[in-house]
Formats: sequence, C-alpha cells, structure tokens
Amino acid sequence: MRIGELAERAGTTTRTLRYYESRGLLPARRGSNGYRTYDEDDLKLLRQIRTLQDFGFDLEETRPFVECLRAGHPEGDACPASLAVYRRKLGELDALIDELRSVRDQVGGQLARAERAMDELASEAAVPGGPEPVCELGGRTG
Amino acid sequence: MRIGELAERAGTTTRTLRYYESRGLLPARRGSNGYRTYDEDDLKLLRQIRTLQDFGFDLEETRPFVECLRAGHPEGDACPASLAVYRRKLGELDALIDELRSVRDQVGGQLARAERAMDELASEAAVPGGPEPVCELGGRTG
DNA sequence: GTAATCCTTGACGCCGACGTCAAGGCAAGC
DNA sequence: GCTTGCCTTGACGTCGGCGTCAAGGATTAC
Repeated sequence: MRIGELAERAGTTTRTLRYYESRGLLPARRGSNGYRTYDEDDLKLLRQIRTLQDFGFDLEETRPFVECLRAGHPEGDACPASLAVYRRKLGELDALIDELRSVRDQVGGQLARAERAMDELASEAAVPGGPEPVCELGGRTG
Repeated sequence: MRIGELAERAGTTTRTLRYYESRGLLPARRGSNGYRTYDEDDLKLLRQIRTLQDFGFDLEETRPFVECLRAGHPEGDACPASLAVYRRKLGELDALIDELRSVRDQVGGQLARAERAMDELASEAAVPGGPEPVCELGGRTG
C-alpha cells in the first residue's frame, strides 16, 4: 500500500509517516516510480508506535518496541529493552503524579485561604462597624 | 535597584526579567542612563510570578495575580480573576492526574503481562518438552 | 587611565512532533 | 489531452520560556 492509505488506516497523516522515516523509525521500500510502499507489518509497527505515543512515550522510547517487532517477536514488548522502557516510564509517571498531587494540594490550599479572606472582607464591608469574629459555637452577637 | 540585583534576589536571570517585560508583565522604570530600575514592590510581583510558574502556571495565567497586586491588594489572589485561575487550574490538574493515573495503570498492566509472557517463554526453554500449565492449587506434575 | 563588570538592544537557537506551503512528477478517469 | 488527485522533496512555521551570543555604552574598582 502507499503512504496515504497507511496513514489513513493508522489514523494519522502522511507527514507523520515521513517524519518517522526521517528518524529511521519506519523506513519504507520504494516502488519503481519512487513512491513509498508499505505492507501489513508496517501497519503493525505503526500501530505500536501510535499506541505508545498516546501513552506519552517519546518517539525515541518507542524504538525498542519497533525493533523488537522487527526482530520477529509477536509483541513489541517481548524484549528486555522494551521492558526497561516500561519500567523507567512507570517510575517517571509515579514521580510526576506525586508532584502534580503536591501542586494540586498547594493550589487547593491557596484557593481555600484566598476564598476565606475574600469572605471576611465581604463581611467587613457588610458590617460598617468592622469585622466581628464569629464563634461557631455561640449565637449571634448582634 | 537594577536588573541584575533584582534577578539575583528573586533567584532568576536578567534574561527572564527582560522577557517578562517584553510580555508586558513586569514593566520597568528607566534611569537617566537607560538602565532599568526596580523597587521592592517589583520584587514582590516577581516572586508572585515565580511561585505560580513553579506550580506550572503559564505566564499568561500569572497576569491576574500581578494586576491584583498592582491594584493595591496585599495578596495576588485577593481578586476574583485570580480565584478563577486557581479554580480552572485545579480542574486541569485533577483531569491531568486522572489521565496520568489511567496511563500508569495501563503501562503497569502491559508490563505485568509482558513479564509473565517472558517468564513463560523462559520456562518453555528450560523444559524442552514444552510448557506445562501450572495449577495453583495442585502439586507438581513432574 | 584602564580593566572588569555591569547594562543596553537585537537576533538566532532550542526542544518535539509534527503542520503547512511550494513546486513539480506520476497516475487514472473521461 | 485534460483535469483531478495522489505522490515527491525541501523548507519554513508552531509553541513557551527562556539561553546564548554579539556589539557596543555606562559604571565601578583600583
């Protein structure tokens, strides 16, 4: 098949395929007219790349998987180098998630604090005499 | 103070300050010699920007906080526009964390599956007679 | 006075994964 | 033969937040 058909079947673009080829990731045979020619195995390689890309893998990180498939393995992750990438990625994901959770909590705390401050200012404005500290256990002082 | 001192006191670079100025975020007065001149308030603005940047806020997202401070508020998040940014950011963080967790689980699952497959292949290689299904409840068949 | 250190503007570089446009070749339907 | 649509290579654009020169003026230290 030609580049347009492969791109469409994989849900991507011809530009992407040429880019992968320029990176040495998905080289193509050439027909007599100079057109790139692909087969079903190339589609499998491409789908492997796309899946990992969707996971957020860098293009370079997909290389071991592609080479593993090209070596004849039925799955791209049936090779030690691929497993190493998986493990490294897991560590990166865990670290990133932890960091994002920390940031999330800090931002959440800042938001809560700022909202309280705004509420207090609103009360202050509503009561011209100034802010009266509100005791949650007691009744109204006014 | 001049740009170098401000940069050092805020733990950043002169290039960064000029960049912020080019974005209209942190304009500077000029001395008679053309040098940029900053005061303590600018340091406060800058620290607000840097804190949010460290949280992963885009530069544009820090603008409401800076404008809030410049409007005379003691805190950059004492304005509705800043709170809106906080809330939007919280939503983005939650969504991103969820997505990353999903990816993490999928990658973890793939890793576990691939490791099992490798182990099975190893057993197969160790036992020339081929793979014998191992029943977790039963004993050794050999 | 002069060397070292600041400051100025301008402009290109970087990173990753492509998008987009240009100029032209090849193929297929009518 | 003419149009339409695929293909080719080449090259510049994108996005964000700066880094890194380069060439020259101002200031400061000695």
